[in-house]
Amino acid sequence: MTATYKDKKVISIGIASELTGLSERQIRYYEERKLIFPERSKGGTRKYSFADVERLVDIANKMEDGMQTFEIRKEEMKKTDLRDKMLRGQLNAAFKMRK
Amino acid sequence: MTATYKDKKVISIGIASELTGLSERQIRYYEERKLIFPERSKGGTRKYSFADVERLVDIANKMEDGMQTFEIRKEEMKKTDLRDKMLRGQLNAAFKMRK
DNA sequence: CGTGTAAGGAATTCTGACACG
DNA sequence: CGTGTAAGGAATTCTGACACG
Repeated sequence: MTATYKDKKVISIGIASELTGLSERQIRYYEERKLIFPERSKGGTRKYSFADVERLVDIANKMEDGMQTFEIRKEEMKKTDLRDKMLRGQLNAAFKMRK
Repeated sequence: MTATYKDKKVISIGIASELTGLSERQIRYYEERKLIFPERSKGGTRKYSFADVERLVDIANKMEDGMQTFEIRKEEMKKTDLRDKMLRGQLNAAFKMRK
């Protein structure tokens, strides 16, 4: 829950490339396809977190399995969607109890 | 014990500067005075870990307290020295038991 | 679709030095 | 001693485009 080192966006694309084994081109492309969301410095350079790096490795594995970028994105949307529904359910239940 | 994100040298000096509030000049100077030991990329750019960043904050505090760089280094040497002695003691005890 | 690459430019970092105190 | 700064150069990163398939 507490944002630790894992979520701090401090890694440049060159380092991210080294850590993941992906080319910078690939990493930028996955961003273009909305799979990864680095922050930017004032100057415009990308900054990733360790969580992002893990996500990139995950993406790389799925790509190797022949999955396409839009499928990976859909998979992510499904998860977010599920979380939303569950949260809404929780809120709803809490509401009813209040009455 | 297990090297986690905290010890990976992945942070450039600009980011380290932002995280610590120290100037790049100060950070490089503390390295010159053997207080901090970043890694280098092939091209020669410095790379710090989160542990390094914490260490820098620690150094900054001590500097604010009026401590000088050589005092901070000595303090560090004392700790290392103590650890060495304790380790040697442990080994020695183990040796005796073996006999 | 996913990725490599050459191109030109901008942001980032490096070192050694001078300055102040 | 500790830090700021201007200087010149090198490493890093950025974008948009062409290529291949």
